[in-house]
Amino acid sequence: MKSQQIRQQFLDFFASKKHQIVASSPMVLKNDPTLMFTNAGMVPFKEYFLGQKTATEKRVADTQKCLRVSGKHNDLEEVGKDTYHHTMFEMLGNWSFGDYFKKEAISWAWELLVDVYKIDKDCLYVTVFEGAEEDGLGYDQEAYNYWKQFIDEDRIINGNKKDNFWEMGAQGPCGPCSEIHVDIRSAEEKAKISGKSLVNNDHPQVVEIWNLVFMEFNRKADGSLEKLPAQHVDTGMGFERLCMVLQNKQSNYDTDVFTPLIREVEAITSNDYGVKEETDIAIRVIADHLRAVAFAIADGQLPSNTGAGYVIRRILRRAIRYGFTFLNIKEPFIYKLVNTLSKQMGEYFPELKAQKQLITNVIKEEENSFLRTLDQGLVLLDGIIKNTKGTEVSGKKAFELFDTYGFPIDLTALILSEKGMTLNEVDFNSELEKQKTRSRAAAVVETDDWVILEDDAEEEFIGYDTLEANVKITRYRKVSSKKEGNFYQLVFNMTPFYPEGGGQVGDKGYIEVSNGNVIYIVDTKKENNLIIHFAENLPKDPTQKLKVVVDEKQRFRTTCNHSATHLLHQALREILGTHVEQKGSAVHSKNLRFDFSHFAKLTTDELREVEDFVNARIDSKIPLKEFRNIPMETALEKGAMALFGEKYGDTVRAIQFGQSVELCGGTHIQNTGDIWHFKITSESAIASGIRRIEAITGDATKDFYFENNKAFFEIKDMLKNPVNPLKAIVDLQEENTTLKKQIEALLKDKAKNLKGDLIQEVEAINGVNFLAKKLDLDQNSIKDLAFEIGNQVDNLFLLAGAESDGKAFLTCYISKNLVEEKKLNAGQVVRELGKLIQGGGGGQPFFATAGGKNPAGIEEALQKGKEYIL
RNA sequence: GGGGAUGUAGCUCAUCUGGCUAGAGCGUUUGACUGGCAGUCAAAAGGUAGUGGGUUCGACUCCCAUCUUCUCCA
Repeated sequence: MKSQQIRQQFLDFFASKKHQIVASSPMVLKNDPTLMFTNAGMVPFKEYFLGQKTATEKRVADTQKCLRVSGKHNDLEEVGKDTYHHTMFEMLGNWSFGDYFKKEAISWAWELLVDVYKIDKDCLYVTVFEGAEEDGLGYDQEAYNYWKQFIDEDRIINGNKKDNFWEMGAQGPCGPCSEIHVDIRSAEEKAKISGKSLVNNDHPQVVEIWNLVFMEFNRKADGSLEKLPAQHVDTGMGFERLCMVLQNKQSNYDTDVFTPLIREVEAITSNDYGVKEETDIAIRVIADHLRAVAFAIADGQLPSNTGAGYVIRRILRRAIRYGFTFLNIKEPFIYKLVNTLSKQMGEYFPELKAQKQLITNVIKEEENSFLRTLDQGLVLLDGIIKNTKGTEVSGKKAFELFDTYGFPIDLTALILSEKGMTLNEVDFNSELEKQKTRSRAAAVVETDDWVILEDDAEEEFIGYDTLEANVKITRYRKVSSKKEGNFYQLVFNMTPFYPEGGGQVGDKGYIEVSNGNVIYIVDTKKENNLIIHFAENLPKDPTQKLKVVVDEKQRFRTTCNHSATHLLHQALREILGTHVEQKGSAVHSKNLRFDFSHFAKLTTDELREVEDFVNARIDSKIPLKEFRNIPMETALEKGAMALFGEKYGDTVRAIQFGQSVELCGGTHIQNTGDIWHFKITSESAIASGIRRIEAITGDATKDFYFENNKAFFEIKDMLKNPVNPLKAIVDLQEENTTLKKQIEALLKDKAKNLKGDLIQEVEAINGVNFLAKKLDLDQNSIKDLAFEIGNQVDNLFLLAGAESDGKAFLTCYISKNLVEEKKLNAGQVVRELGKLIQGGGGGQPFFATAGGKNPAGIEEALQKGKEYIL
């Protein structure tokens, strides 16, 4: 059975059990500070389990794209070495939000595996929670009883808290779970060792395929458990493993999820899979990582040097590294696999198809840049090897190569071992540890427990309609960070403050306390569906009613910029074409930034056209049409662009200005006329195929034009108000260059004369051509002159004095042969004579300068100069 | 967010602890050899050393600020 069918059968099966089938949520998370990527099927539904939101559908099933790069069994550096771990994987899941529980979850799981997928039940084992005394939890007899209706009792295994009690984190919803394991070893091996003893023992062919979590408790901050008001089911089945089982393979990588990619790698790189262990690992790494990176890019996460982008970059670079070293490919090739991936998975994940070109470009660009880094590193490593005495390269050097130049440490180790050298790994690791400690120390934020004043499940956002409100604090906590000191995070029962999101910055403002004092709110952010206000202080009495006020001016400017961003988006699609898609957006009060997919630099004409387009819509004073809490389908009917990034259960808000319809949670002006004016300030590239436009609106454009205009009139004024200022400047420039040339010629002439005069004055003393004179020239000219004369007169000893700004300067030039023959040293001369002008100096033996603050001493110094050759 | 590095001629890079009027290769231009091209030889042009301050007799070099790019960590 093909993997596509396996996925479809799962979804069909649960649809037949009255489940709503929903699309996968994005793998990249945007509004969760605690998590960068969806790392389990339950992540998109977190809010329902936390009780922050009520589910509209009680039964749901889906396949969720997930990414794991760290964790017990998922260290990035381990992926590819075995045959069953991945960075990106699909997790099939069925969910009950306060609906069915253990009985249905267990019997449906069995029905699907045995009756639909036809897995031999003699291959299956299940585990049941054995209980935990410290939590006062007993054996999960209920689950056991349901299982024994289907499976031999000796195939039911007890599991401890670590394996069979699932928790979301240190706090929050949790509950016992029951896992289904499958033994796919050959009959012979099964005869030798019983599968039962291999369950949960990291055996590649005795693996867990499905985990059924029965969520019924809430872990409180003090560690105690309380019963949840409703019971939920959360299941997760690894899709790749399921395919391995159903396709009778011994490795996930031998299923048709991966084989098309592996065949393609073989073809491109002329390496065969299944011949040599290290080649196989490299091919697995590439096939796995390509999926992770491609899906991340499709979700809008480009490789970068911070945060989630950095994780993606690291994954991609690891793949490049393996190709470079073990497949011996020294040029970009991974990008070529995108086509295959998109063909294979684009059917179910249309974002892959839609973004294919972009993914290809971005990967290719990233490959190129990393290959450059590798080249540079190879040269540097060569240098290090040459400068190393003995055979051990210091860990510090290797760390520098890694830390500063991005050269992978395993490559360093490999190259060294090829040359019979070793690497001091202990030192390297200690350097790495130091750097980690440093980074952590800088990022340290101490967060106290929430102090809950009032239980209020949903904090209402009222900021679309008002900028002021009387509110109560429902919970608060103290946070201290090294950089910003102490501050408080407050949650209100309702708030007019817009939390950072959708590219728009969070609101600032203040809290009015009873005695007329104010407490400033410096930022507003969203965390797990809570709107959190960052305040400098806590009101004396946090339980009283408070008046909170949003900074109106800043909000208005931000709002103008946000609405203008929509118009800009429309303009770009209209003028450049529909390949333009938003790739990022930042809306501040000062300006706006919009990143979008487009293949070429915008011409000045295009930029002008875009500006005009937006301004035309501002001029036509289009009123805002706002649709709150409408189902996605309705929004799409209105013409909103379908975005990959919405998840199940979301009702959306649509913002319409004429033809521009967007799904958006941001704040918007009532009428485009309010924006007043729109002006692009820069256009640039941020990645292959991605351009960025920065622009300003409203007041900012007034300032912009005012400043420019002012500068222009100042320039015109300086030029005596010419009719054609541009021509005046060109003329001026031309005049300037001819004058420069003339001056240069004159100076040369003058210098020649001066030089001639001075040469006349040179006296021969003891076979040395001596000259000591005070000159009315600047230091640079004296230097030039000295060298010029030195070129013409042999055996020259020249001492020059000069005065400027009340300071005295001495310059000494001595022909090189004199330096050697007579053991003269200009530096020494200048240092000694420098005392006469109350200063010091130095230089090289044949040319030196000194400076001091006593011009009166110049004459004496010049006199004394002669003594050196007498 | 924290650390490290980086910015010098059109390009790739030198210039050691401050001092050889900032150099090389490639490229460009000109000339010579050749019937022409390729090629060889010769010569020339080309630099506010990212920017702005500071220290110093003297700063590409040291200090401070700021920007660019790269990179590791969180």
